Amino acid sequence: MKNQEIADIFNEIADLLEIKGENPFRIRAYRRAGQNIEALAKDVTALSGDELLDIPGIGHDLAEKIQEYIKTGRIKSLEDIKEEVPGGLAALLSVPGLGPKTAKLLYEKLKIKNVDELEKLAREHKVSGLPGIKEKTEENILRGIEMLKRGKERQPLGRVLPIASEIVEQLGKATHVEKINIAGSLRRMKDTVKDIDILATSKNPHDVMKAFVHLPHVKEILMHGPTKSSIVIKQGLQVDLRVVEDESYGAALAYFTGSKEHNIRLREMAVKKGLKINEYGIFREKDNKKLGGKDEEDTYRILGLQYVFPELREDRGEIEAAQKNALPHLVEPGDIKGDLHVHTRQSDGSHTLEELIDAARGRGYEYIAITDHSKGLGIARGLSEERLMEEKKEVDSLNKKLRGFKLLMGIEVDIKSDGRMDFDDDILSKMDIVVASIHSGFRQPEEQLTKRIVSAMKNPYVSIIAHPTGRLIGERDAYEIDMEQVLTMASKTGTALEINAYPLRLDLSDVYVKQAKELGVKFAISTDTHVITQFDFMHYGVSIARRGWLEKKDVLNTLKYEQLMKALKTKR
DNA sequence: GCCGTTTTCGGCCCGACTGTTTTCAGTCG
Repeated sequence: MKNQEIADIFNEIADLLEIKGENPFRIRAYRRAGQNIEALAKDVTALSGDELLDIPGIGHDLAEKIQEYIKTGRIKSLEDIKEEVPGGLAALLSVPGLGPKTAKLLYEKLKIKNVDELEKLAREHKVSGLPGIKEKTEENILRGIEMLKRGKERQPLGRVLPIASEIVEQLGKATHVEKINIAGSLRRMKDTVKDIDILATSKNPHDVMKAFVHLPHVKEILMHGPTKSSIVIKQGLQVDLRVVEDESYGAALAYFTGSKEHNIRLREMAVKKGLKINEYGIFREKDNKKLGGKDEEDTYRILGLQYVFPELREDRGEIEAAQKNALPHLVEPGDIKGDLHVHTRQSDGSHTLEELIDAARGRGYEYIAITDHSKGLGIARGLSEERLMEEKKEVDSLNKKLRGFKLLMGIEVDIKSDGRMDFDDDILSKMDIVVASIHSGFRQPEEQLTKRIVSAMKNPYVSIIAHPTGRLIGERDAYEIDMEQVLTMASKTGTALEINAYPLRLDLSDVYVKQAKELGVKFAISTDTHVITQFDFMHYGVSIARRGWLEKKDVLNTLKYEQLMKALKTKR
């Protein structure tokens, strides 16, 4: 798929045009096009000219550029811009606080072409003295470079959400705080987040701000205004707090939740209806009469839209769907009836079957699938045929005793490096459920990795492909697979794909989930639990499913036990 | 550069904070 490549190129063009000081709307057009290509369900190289024009934000000009890139591997206009603006200059924009105007100034006056040169000259105090730049700005630039170097990349949702909740709880106890809520990409439950956004209401914002910048978490105060402040906490994350009056809570929550692209679309719609949206409310343009804003629903209702849940607010078609009253009925945590990927101490888990059953029942589940590793995964004490059959006996005997709860006997079978399953079909056929996954040979060529997964899906006993891309957020990239082929084959073979709820995985990712759903693929949302507390990761997986537009009917483990067993047999 | 049940040309989202100014530009979200 060249989608990401082309999206990156459009974003680079946008960066360079910004430094050139081009028409901001032209720049936005490139960014919007880039974003839409990134989220596209199909491989952009497979589209005809007319189909390209159907992509929102792609007109004749950009369609031609896409075709030029597919054909020649380059885009002439990008190379032309680079003649005028050195390509490396775009990297300056990644320094927080440094924007296109300053980048241009630095290049024109000091011939600075990259971050290293900038750092050197700033340290030598050669940057201050430029028009509009004095010592303070120079210090800010150096601080920005520090932050950039510390490489605070996007952090996994599962790591950040607990921290954010703790801050919200503490701040909520401060005097004068009325309402308080997490906003931003964290509220949209993106798999990774860059910062924590918090919204509060108060009649005394000044005191709330004061409490905020004095939180024990604070490492650095970036900004401290009367209604808006930013801090960096000890974990290295930036936290932004905005305070508004209670009458504006809904409007501010929507505004602060984003995404930026979603908000822009809403505001454009508002303008066309003679309305205006800001963080204080929704207003009639002609007389500035406030029509709503206390509740988040107001804006959508007044614009004639269905309420859009935060997880969908990415401008990936949710606004069009909301106009047609066609938003999906998103799957909810309460719909989940069991967990289909669970390890015991027989392989690399920590608990006995009984302990796992107790924990699962405690969470209101009707069943769990026991899926220990197979023999090939020595490092995880993978089960031999004999140990697997012993485990099956134990499961069978427990099932006879259990009332109102069922164990599914299963296996997480390793897909070997040549694509064969770690167990023969006659063993797999004795399982209620077979979860197949790759644990080795991550660096094989794309073709081979794809083949392995496809051959697993062709096996009649393989019910689910677990953590389909193998990524570990911030630690290991996804391995190279032809995702389009994988999704198509999942659909053709009736193999479900797992949304692994483990915070570092969250794999499949939301964009692919949505694409797969459109192809009719079914899903399992599973925690891959090794320790019973990890059952609680389920809600992260459900969030990813929601971001991928999944409904209850798309998810296997929303089925009751009997229906699930029936569904699992359809492939055999 | 895109887009059109107000427009094929003239629009294109909105406001807070900072640092530099002396009323505002730049940056961010």
